[in-house]
Amino acid sequence: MVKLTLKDGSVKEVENGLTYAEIIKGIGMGLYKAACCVKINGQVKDLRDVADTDGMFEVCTFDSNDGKLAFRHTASHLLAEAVKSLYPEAKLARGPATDSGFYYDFEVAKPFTPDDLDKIEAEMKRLAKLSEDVERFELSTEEAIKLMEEKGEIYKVELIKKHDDLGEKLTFYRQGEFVDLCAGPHIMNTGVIKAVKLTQCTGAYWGKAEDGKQLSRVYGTAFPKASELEEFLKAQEEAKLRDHNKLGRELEYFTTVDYIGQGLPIMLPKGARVIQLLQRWVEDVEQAHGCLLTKTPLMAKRDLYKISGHWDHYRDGMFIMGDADDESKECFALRPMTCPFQYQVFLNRQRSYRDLPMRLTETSTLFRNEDSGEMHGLIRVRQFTISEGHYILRPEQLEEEFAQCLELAKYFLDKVGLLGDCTFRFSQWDPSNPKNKYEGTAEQWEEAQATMKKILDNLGVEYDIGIDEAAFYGPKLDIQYKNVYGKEDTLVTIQIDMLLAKKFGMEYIDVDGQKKNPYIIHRTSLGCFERTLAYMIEHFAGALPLWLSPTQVMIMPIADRQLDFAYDVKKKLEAEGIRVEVDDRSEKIGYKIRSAQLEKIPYMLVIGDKEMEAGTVSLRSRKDGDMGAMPVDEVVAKISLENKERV
RNA sequence: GCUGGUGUAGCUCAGUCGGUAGAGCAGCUGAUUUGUAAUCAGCAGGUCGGGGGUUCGAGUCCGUCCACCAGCUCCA
Repeated sequence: MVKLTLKDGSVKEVENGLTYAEIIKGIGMGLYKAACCVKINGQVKDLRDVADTDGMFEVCTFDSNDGKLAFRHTASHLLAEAVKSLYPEAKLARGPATDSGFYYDFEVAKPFTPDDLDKIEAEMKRLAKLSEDVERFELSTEEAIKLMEEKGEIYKVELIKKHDDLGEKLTFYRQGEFVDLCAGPHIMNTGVIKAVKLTQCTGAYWGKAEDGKQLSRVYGTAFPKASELEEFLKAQEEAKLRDHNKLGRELEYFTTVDYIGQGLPIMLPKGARVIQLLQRWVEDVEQAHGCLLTKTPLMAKRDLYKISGHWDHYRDGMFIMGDADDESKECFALRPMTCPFQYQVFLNRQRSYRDLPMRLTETSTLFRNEDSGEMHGLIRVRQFTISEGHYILRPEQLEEEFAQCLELAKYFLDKVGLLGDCTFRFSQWDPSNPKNKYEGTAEQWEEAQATMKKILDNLGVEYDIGIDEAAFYGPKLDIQYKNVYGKEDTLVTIQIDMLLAKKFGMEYIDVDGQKKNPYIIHRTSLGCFERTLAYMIEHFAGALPLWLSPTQVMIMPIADRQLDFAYDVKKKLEAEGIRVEVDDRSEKIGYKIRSAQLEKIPYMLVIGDKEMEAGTVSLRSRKDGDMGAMPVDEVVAKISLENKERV
């Protein structure tokens, strides 16, 4: 007998040899129909698996994360089945479930277009109506290869060999005529896939390498109910309304110009103002934390980058002025990072342990020659400005200084409202990186990574591990953020570097009189201002917090006779450092309010005869609407306080 | 860089079969002096992304370059 502990704490004893599907059927047909997979002691199992271990038993329906994945994984098979039905010559590559749906990669003579998607989607719906059972079977490596070779599925043959090398079992799932190599889990029948939508078709490389063959990828999503699909699509549409690339242009934070070039946005007065506010704030807080501000050149001769290693590791990413290969002439390059420049501050004279930690920071403009397809609004650009710091340390100072960098980054991210949606990634090297990306020895890497792991664990940081995401000189803690499309980028990074100091001949005289190489922390505090602004626009749907709003208050007289009073109020607010304007157009008050609301101005002060006589203003917030009349001084004090507290 | 899509007034879009460019909003001018999300009238606004080709004639068809969007790859 197998003992399964159900969610309510009761224990169900079942006979040996029963599958989870059969057990769930015994509990109830309703649950069976909804079941997508199960979990035993937290481990996901296929419904077709035989129950063979005691433990916590959980049936995952579509409502659970694992259930969604299984359901949508089957939907991806349904997609592949539909494609094979319409395009028999298409070759199957891979097709997993994702956070919000699924995709499948195909090799086809002509990449799919949106028109094809409609046809494929219709075919999926037709196939789903057949309510085909999804069956599982296992094959030996030879049988598996034979089966897939017969079908001409060259990518599957490649995958089979890979799984075989790893000693993994080769399972297949079949629905109707369609057979696919797959580890599962899958739902039992395709008939429940009632609401499916193919959302886009794009290219995707086979084997995750740019030099690999490019396949045609079809993205889609699926739900058990049409209403859920509609809700999802509606939510997607709403998320797009927050897209900084659209909103940021509409609200006139930035624009781009064809003949200036890709990845080179123009910050309009509103955007420039926000970045100025962020920059001043960050510099002040950093200096209060013992940082020393530096200002170093935006370019240098190639010689500098040769010492740092950037010339070898990063040359394609740099804007080079002059002939890179002509050693007989001077050649400059715009800087892609600040490290080798800031090190010169340390190198300016002989240093002792008393100089350490030396916390150097700079509001640093960087240039990176990204490939043309990489640019995206303000999130990925070719010129950007970053709050970049290099902390030069004795080894024993590493842990404490790292912790302070993390605290500082979290403080900044929290104040700009983004911390709650951040995730942490411990980015490690990959010794097998084919491009020989990493400097240093395996021992040095193991030491740096072990040190960082210890620090992160001591600090209780919850992180994911990113293999092959490290910098070429050391491991990183990356603070990640997702845009409205779910695409993730790094907002802040804190890196441990035990290698570069030696390359630059950076030494300090230690207590014992010996010369030693310091450790270096490379870190950003608020990250790149352009990117941070982009995420803030998305997070706040354009309505930035009061303290960062380009215009904080709009004063609106109802008639011209209140204009003088309005300008008096303006002066009072300006005296408190508030950014305030008067809407003196001869328009109706409703019109003025509408335009201020659309501009997302935090506070509107309405002034009519009543207010003028009483020495009050009617306060309106963009969020809560009319808040009633209040004495002028009270309103000024309220807004001023809120501004100072940065809320 | 690769795959697919898009590009008409500041914005959102219409423009049929290839026949000579249109609306709403925004802007400007005037009137209006208005009480919490759009007052009325008038005016102006365009090398149809750029430069080629086909054609008697191109916003429309064909190549090419540029930019923008999503994805891949790369990355802060």
